[in-house]
This record gives sequence, C-alpha cells and structure tokens, in this order.
Amino acid sequence: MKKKKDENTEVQILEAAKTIFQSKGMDGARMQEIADEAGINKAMLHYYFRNKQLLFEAVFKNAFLLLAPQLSAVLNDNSSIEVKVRNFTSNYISFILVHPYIPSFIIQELNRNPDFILKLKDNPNFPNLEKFKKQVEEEVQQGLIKPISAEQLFINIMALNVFPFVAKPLLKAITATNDEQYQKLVEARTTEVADFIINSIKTI
Amino acid sequence: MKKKKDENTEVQILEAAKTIFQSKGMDGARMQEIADEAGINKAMLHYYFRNKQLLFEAVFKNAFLLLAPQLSAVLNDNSSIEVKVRNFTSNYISFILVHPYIPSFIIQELNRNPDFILKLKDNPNFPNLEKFKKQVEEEVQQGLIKPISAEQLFINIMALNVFPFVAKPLLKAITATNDEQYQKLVEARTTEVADFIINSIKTI
DNA sequence: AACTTCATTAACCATTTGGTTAAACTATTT
DNA sequence: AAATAGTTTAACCAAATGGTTAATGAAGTT
Repeated sequence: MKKKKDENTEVQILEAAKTIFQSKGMDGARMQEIADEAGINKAMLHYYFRNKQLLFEAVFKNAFLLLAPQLSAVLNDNSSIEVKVRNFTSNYISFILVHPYIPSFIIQELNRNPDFILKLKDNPNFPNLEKFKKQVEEEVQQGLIKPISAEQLFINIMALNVFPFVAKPLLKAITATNDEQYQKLVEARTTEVADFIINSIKTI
Repeated sequence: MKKKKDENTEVQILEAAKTIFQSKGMDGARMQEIADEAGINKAMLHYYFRNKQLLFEAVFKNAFLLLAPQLSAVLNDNSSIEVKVRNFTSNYISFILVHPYIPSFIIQELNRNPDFILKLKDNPNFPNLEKFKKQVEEEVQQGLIKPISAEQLFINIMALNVFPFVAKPLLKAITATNDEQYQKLVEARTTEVADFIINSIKTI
C-alpha cells in the first residue's frame, strides 16, 4: 500500500476513539487510552488526525450524522402527525438500542461547548422544522389536532423519547429498578409514549 | 479566628468550585482555576477538602440537595394528580431559572460515574415513588385518569420539564431560536406542559 | 509576653498528558 | 535492485496538573 493512508487503520482509530470519547467525554478521554483500545501506537493518532481536538470532532460528527436522520424523519415525511409520532417513537427507541451512548454524548458535549453546533448547522442533513411547522398548522386548522405550536410539539416528542436514555442513572435510582427492569420500562414506552402524545393532542 | 476553619473561606471555595465544576465538569475543571475563582491559594483547596474528588463530591451533593426537594414535591404532597402536575411544572421552571446548570450537571456526572448515585440513595430526602404510586393507582381506579403506571407518568413529567434545559443547545439550533426566543419558548411551557400532560391522562 | 494552634502562602514535586521526532519498516515505482 | 514515499514505532519533550511542604501570619490561651 502507498499513496493512500491505510483506511483500515483510520477506521480502527475512529472506532476506538468513539468508544473512549463516548464513555469518558472529550476531557476525560486520554489519547494513550484510545491508542491502546485501537491496538496501535499513540503517534498514529496524530499522524491520522493531527491532534485530540480534530479526532474528537471527527467522532462527534460521525455521531451526529447517525442521529440527525432520526430526527429529520419526524420532520420531513408526508404522513399525518399521528403516524409520524408513532413511527418516530418506535424508530427512535430501536435506534437507541443500537447506539445507546449517542444522545447523551451529543447533548453533553454541546453543553460543554455550545459553539460546536455551528459546525453542524450548515450540513444539509441538519434537522429543519419548516415543513413540520406547516403541517402542524394545517392539522390544527383542520381541527385534526388541538392548538399547539410545532416547536412545542417537537420539544415534547424529543423530550419524551430522548430523556429516559439521557437521564438513565437518575431515573433508574428514583424508580428503584435494576438494569433489566429499567430496560423493560423503556421498551414499553415504544407504544406508551406515542399514545401519550396522541392522547394529548388529538381532538375528540 | 481560631479553632474553627474559617467558614467564610470554605463557602468561598464551594461557591467557586460550583461555578467551575458546573460549567466544565469534573474532568474539565482545574484546581488552579477554582482557586483563582475563589481568589485564594491553591493549597487551600486541599487544606479544606483534601483532594479534587472530595471537593467535587461536596459540590455535587450540594447540587443534588437543591434538586431533590423539587422532585420530592411532586411525589409527596396530598393534592390531586392534576394539581400536582401543575404545581410541579410551574415550580420546576422557576427553580431552573435560578439554578440553570444543576440538572445538566447532575445528569452529566451521573452518566460519567453511575455508582455516584449510591452515595445519595441513603439520604432521607432522596425522591421516593411509593406514595405517588398509590395515588396514581387510586385515581386510575376511580376513573379520574386514564390507565398509566406511576413510573411512566413520572418519567413523562420529568422528561417534559427537564429535557428542554438539558438539551438546550441542540433544541435551540433545531428550533432556530436565539437565547431570548428560546427563553420565551421555555417560559411558555410553564402552562403548556401541564396542559399537555393533563390532556393526555384525564378522562373525558 | 510567650506559647499554642489554626489559616494561609510561595515554592516545590512527581506524574500525567498531548504532542514531536528520528529512525525503521513496507510497499510501490523505476 | 535501487530509489521513493507513505506508514508505524520507540523514545523523547515540554507543559500542565494534582498534590505536598516548610515557613509565615494571625488569633486566642496561659
């Protein structure tokens, strides 16, 4: 091999960096630990990504690129609000079961450095509320759902779906459940949350 | 002054540590920065709190002791579920306006170190669901609210109230609002969220 | 006033950590 | 096979960082 950096090594680094960064955060992660996880020399991290900040940004962007389509899904398809809510809830919970750390990771690191989001906003996949806004207004107009702003509805959908994963340790303690019980509680939400939202907004 | 550690200094340190830890987290915070913020020598931090971990735990406990009563409020008074939901939502949002960093801080650090909660669980003020459970069951039985488990209802209440603050940078970006607009959006939730919840669970 | 005790500081220390460098290695090109 | 160019490593480095220490200050006790 020549001329081209070994893509395999690069992927290995990203994979290891993802593991370490997502469990320890930018500040808690150590370059040596990432190198060990990847099974390579620490200098390689710098050879491929120059420094810790750039490596972190690569991991962060990858994570966001996985999450963004999940959010956009609620916003940009053509089904009714009710169907959207049901699909989103069920899709999101499956998604999390595969990528459990992503939402906490993104929210945590955005709190640490809010300017970070500016680098993502340009991205064409960045979730956009426009279409959803029109749809909510229309359904309200038509009397299909009770008056609510698209922003508030969106926040509610996100909150009910994402929060149980982000606040897992706290909620586990308060509900006095073990891992298995909490997992069941969360899985039950696949339908519970959708029903809860729809109950609230649908007209009688 | 003698015999007693200068309480003023101790308070100054805790105040400074709170500021730094809550904005940078345990890993991102620097002892020197805390000392500077408190306007004292770095050695004082160790004199009063021995090491970084213990200083952090003091700050964390203080934060949790502020938050816990807010949560217990929903669970332990005697009003109806509907009144409780309204009171909690309105109280919680006022609370956050005074202590904006607390919930993110707690959730973030619990994710970093889930065992941390064990140190809090013993505390008599730790939120307990027992009473709330009975109440929900009763109101369901009486047909006052639709069937829902106390755990799910509690998670929903928490999610709808806490999430907008924890995920502020992300939600600000997606809703394309500036600080002022987002603040308004959140303040509107004082009543919006309560209505949303009650709409969903009340029987017709 | 001498003594004792806690509070505070400046200087110091060992370790950790992100990052660098020069050399070795590997594969491709000529 | 010699030259070339990218890849990988071990060793190294300077700065940052949590923590310590020995000396000084200040206040109460005798």
